[in-house]
Amino acid sequence: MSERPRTEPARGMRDFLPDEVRRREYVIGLITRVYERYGFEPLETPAVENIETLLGKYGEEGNQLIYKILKRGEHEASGQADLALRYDLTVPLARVVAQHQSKLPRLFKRYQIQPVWRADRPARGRFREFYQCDVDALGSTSPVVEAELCAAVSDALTELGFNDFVIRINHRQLLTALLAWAGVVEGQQSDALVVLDKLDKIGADGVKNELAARGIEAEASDALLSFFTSHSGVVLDMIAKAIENDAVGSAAWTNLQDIMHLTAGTSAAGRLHLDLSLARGLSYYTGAIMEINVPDLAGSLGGGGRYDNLVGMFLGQDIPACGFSLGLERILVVMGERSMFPTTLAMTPADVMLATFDAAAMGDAMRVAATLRAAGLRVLVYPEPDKIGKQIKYADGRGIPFVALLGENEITGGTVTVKHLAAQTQHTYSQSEAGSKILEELTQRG
RNA sequence: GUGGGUGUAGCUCAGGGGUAGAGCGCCGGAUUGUGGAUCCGGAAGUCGCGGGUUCGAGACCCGUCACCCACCCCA
Repeated sequence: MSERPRTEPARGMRDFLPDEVRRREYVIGLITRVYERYGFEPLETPAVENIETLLGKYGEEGNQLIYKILKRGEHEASGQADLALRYDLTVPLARVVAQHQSKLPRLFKRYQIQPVWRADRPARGRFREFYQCDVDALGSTSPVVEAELCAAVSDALTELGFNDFVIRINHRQLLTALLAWAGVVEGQQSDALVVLDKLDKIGADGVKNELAARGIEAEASDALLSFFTSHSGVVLDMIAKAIENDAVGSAAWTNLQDIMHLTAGTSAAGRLHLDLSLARGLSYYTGAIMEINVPDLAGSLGGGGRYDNLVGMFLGQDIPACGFSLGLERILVVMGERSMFPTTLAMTPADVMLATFDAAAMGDAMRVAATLRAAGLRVLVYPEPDKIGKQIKYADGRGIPFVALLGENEITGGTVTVKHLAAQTQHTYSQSEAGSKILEELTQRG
């Protein structure tokens, strides 16, 4: 009794059956067209990177979630890793820009839609292998870059049918300035941000307790909470006051306002909301940070931000950069739950199925199929001379709208009998005109 | 990493110590050049895996693995 191997894909990985691939390709195609409309160019990078390329770019937690590949051959036993699966598309981009600087334009706008891998625990909408749809622009510090990125992802989501997404925006340097003003010392600032990020979950008292637990003085935490629990107008005045003597903080605040103003005439207008509690986990961000949310998903649909010195880690010279990443799997989860896929999405393998009554007709079936394919139809030749009822049942079950019958009469007469399953009609055409007749009926059905 | 739930036929699930079940799907027939309906028949499961209790375990106990949900974190 030999044990058969398990057939489930590895944990956190998925097989995509035809209907699901079609849905994925629909979303990817739409996002690609939107990105290209903004002048972004395609890029692809290897699944595997040298491990030093990735280590230290994502922060403490990121390092642990990187899939590492053990050294091969004689070094296998050492347990050492020299390669790793890419963790995101941003760090490989920074490496590519450093490596191919001379071949790339001074202002480089690229998009990249490829899988990334994280050794994370799977959950709803979270997998170990998942696609990201990244857009990034390098070579400019202008807030136009951020504004265009927000507009591009807004266009994409809007065209996919989302009408309730929000882009939360904040700024790393503004956060730093506010934390400094509140009296949080430098070593505790990232701790404080992690806690503040939970404000909506554990409440102001919860935040206060956790801040205290991490050794942050009560005075500082009170000052901080005053920002995060106040509303609109009051908060703006408080920010202005807090950063009036902080040049970097002031610049960050101006930058955010510029971004908001620049998006006014785009689909991102009204989507952008300042959220001082937004921190984002990746350590390479240096400026504006963004995250997209919809009400019915705990996580985010995407996120991004400015990272002006990541390329410098590879090149030795900084190149400013800013990017956005849409999470394909999250988008698909929500679209599936809300039934947002267009009904016109082809969910059938073919337009016509050729059915024959005996094996001797297969040669003729192949020839007629070639004619129909040349006319632009998707054609499936049923390969067995099964009973005709069984063949039609198969076509019907697969949603194939037409069955072309090729029997003795048809072969003798050079014709083919085309049955329209849904309409329950059938006509006999000459083999040469059948293609255009079927196309006609197909488009009529709309 | 924390808490809860579920693993039985290809799929959805019932059975809570005494012969392994239903619906759907699949195969064959009623109906050998025409599908969806109906009827008849059929194939199909070491009941997630390992141990224990018992005369006897799908069921009870212990362990383990997988998946789902909610946290944490993220896309």
